[in-house]
Amino acid sequence: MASEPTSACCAPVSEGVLSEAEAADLSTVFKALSDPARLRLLSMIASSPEREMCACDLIEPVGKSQPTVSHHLSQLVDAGLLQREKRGRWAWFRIDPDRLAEIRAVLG
Amino acid sequence: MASEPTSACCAPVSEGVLSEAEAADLSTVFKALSDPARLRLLSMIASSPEREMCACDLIEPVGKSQPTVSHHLSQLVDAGLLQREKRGRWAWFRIDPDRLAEIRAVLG
DNA sequence: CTCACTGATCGACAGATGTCGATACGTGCA
DNA sequence: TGCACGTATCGACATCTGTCGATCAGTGAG
Repeated sequence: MASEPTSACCAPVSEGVLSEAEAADLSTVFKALSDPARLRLLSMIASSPEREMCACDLIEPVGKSQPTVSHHLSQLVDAGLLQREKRGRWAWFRIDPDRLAEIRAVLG
Repeated sequence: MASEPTSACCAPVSEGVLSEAEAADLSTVFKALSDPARLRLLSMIASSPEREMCACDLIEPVGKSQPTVSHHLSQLVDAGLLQREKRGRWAWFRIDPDRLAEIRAVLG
């Protein structure tokens, strides 16, 4: 896959009818949020003290295999909800608060 | 199908780790928002003057078959995002603003 | 350099999802 | 009562998605 981080997009749904392109764009973000495992990953990272976590500390709490967790994290990164940073041999993920705010705004 | 309207659910994702049950609950709402056709339906209704629309006026703009549109509308109703009201032989749908506010709050 | 370790990718598979045509169900007009 | 119309449901099908085990790629310690 490796799609683009999906543009900012859009005015609130109550402010005008979404075009097909806008709707397709937006749907990818909500698709990323539509899986329980991904929501739990997001909440773990968002509610951690530093707002960032190592992938190695996410596998066990989620209760899925390492490839599955890695896949979910990639989905969240592709949706622009998480940012990935490689530190040594570890991968760290942190929330993108602006992205979350954007999504909130769309539901306004 | 005909699942329950999915409870209110939850505190903001940054305020604590979602339980599996909470995550599963929340995911159903985002799943409803994860399809372009459903997002367009939602925006059409949300941005209409009366904030409600007849199903008969939604089929052509979406460009899908009548059964498909009916199916999508049911998904949105099941997720608690739309409310359905039968008037004569027409079905009217309106936004549930409180529900939208709830979802926004979860992303806070 | 070699090895252990972290994480991403691959291939496969079961189950979910979007879509449609056909059809059943209700409602109100004639 | 009968019929036309708006919706919901059904059955089928192609596609997408989550999941895992196996494997590949990169990193750093010894």
